Parts: sequence; structure tokens; C-alpha cells
Amino acid sequence: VFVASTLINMYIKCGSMEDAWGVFNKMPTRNMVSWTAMIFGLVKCGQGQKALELSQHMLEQGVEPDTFTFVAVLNACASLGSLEEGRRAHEQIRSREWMSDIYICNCLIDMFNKCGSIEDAWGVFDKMPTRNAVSWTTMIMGLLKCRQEKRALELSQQIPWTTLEPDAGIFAVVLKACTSLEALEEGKQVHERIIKLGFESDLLVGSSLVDMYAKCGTMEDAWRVFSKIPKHNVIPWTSMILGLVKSRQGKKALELFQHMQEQGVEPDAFTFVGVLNACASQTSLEEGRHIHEQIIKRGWEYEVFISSSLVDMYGKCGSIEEAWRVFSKMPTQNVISSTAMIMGFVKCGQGEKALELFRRMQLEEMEPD
RNA sequence: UGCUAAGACGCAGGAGC
Repeated sequence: VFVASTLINMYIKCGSMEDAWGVFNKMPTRNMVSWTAMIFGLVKCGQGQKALELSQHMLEQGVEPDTFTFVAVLNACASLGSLEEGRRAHEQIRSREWMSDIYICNCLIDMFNKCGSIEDAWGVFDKMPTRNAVSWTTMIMGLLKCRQEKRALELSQQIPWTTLEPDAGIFAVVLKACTSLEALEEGKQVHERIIKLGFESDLLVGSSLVDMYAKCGTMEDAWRVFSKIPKHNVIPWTSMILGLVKSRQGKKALELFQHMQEQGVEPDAFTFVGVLNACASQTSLEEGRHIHEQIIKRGWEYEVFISSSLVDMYGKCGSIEEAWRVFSKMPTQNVISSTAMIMGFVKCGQGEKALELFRRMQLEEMEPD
């Protein structure tokens, strides 16, 4: 049983659910670990419903679940966004008196967040006898996701730093809370703590700091942290590029993009959106076309965010024909791309076409905002 | 009483006005 359970786990980690099933089905006896491993596997490959069914099946077979099993079940509920299933699992957990388990509580908070019930999440968080870094991170993240930024920042300020073992994740989310309100002062205090605890050059924490400073418009601070991150990936580069655009330094943003590529860092879709913003802000049509070519080369022309940015860029650079060429070929147009297109028409004095597109938008039941 | 097999939670960058 131990060997088979390990095999199941290995197949799941390698992404082969079929092989895992093969082993599971051939097992003469299965224990809680083998069932739990399978439930996790189903959740990981997006089969939340099947995962719940399997856990039901497990109970029917008289196999007693443990806390690991319920972590898997809660993950399944979260992936389905099913508050009803989640509450049912919560009930079972209470009746088994597992509410003192920190993993269980953390998963409950995360599940309730993902099922859209921040108050259920709060109910769990508030009653926890002890909380760790994950508990705080998960709760603050939940508040941020449902746009309660102020509450998130207030909660961040209640973190018991002296008794908590911090990790990169908690710093990342606290900085995100500061960023969401452009609370630079609070952010700088967190930064001091980060330096004191030696997390500044951590990729995750450093990137969060760069992004915070970039969004708050203090590019000197962003630079300072950026240069201290030893192994940059594309994320902090993108934050820097967007920060420069936001601070009206589009030219520098384009230079930085150039520099990034010279360093052998591959841009991704996020980066291109930033770079297109830079071109738009500079109205540099030539540069924009050049970027467009690079996007085509990668086959990303019709990713929603990219197409909208292309439409916006061409519109702002006054090349309405090229804007239209991209817009008309978009697989799915939305309010944002349509608005960008309308603005383009307006900018070049084609008000009639703008109105025509507006009418067509409504015919296609696109809700204007 | 202790040790001994297998499965566990959260976290960084993006489009129009």
C-alpha cells in the first residue's frame, strides 16, 4: 500500500492522471493516503467535481479521512467556487473537531475567499487559536481580492511580527495592500522590516517592492531595489517599464525594454502591454510597428490584452487604419477594445465612424461603461 | 514514552476612459 501510494503521488506530480488511476484501480486494498493522493490529483488537474465524488466514495467505503483528506476536499471546493460544498465540508470538519488544525483553518479561509464569502473566511480567521504567516497572507489576500483594500491594510498593521515566522509570501501580500492604496509611508515601514530580516533581495519580495515604488511613482526607490535583486526575471522588468510609463518617462521605458532584451530576458505578454503603452505615450508609431512585429513573431497578436493595447497604441499614434486592422480581426471584441477604437476614431476626426461602432457595440449586446 | 513508511495550505507584473 505504501509503495502504491507513493507511485500514485509520483504519477500525479508528473502530470499523468491516467497512470495514477491505473495504479489506484489495481490496488487490492487502499488506505486513506491512497484515496487522498487521488483526490489531490483530481483537484490539480482541474477535476474538482470528480474529486468531491471520490471523497464521497471514500467515506462510503468506510475509509476514515484525516486532516490531509480535508485539505484536498477544501481545495476541490475552492477550485469549483462552490460555497455550498465548502460549507458542508466546514460542518464535517467541525464535527470532527479539527478546527484547531492550522492547515485546515488556512485552507478554509482560502476556500471561503475563493467562493466569494469573505465573512465566512473572517469567521474562521478570527477564531483561530494560533495563526501563522500563511493565515495572515491568505486573509489579507482575500480582502484585497474583494476590493476591501482599506481593511486589508489595517489587518496588515496588526500582524504580530515579533512572534511570527515571516516568509516571502507575507511580505509580498502586505506590500500589495500598501500598493493598492498607494500607501507609500506604510510601505516604507514594511521595507525597513524587510531589510532587517534580510528579505530585500528575495525575488518575490524584491519584485513586490519594485512594483510598489513604481506604482507610487517613486522611480528612484524602484531602481534602488531593482538593482539589488540578483536574479531578475521578467516580472520586475515589466514593473519598471510600466512605472516609467506612469511617470511620463516613456522614452526611458523603451530604452529599458531594449536593455532587458540585451540581457537575454524574454518579454512576455505583460511586458508587451507595458511597451505598447510606452509607444502610445510617446506617439512613436515606428517603434510601435516594430514591437507589433515582435508580437506577431510570437503569435500573441490576438491575446485580448495585447490586441486592445495595439488598438490603443495605433489609435493614439494616429494610424487609424492599422488600429482597425487589428480590431476587426480580434476573435472577441470587448468594451475596452471597442472604447480604444472609438477613441481612435474620435482623435482623427472620424466622429461618424465612432458613433457607428458605438451602435454596433450595443447591437452585439456589449454593455457600455 | 520516544523513533520509524506515503499525501497537505497562502504570495509578485498587464489593456480603453
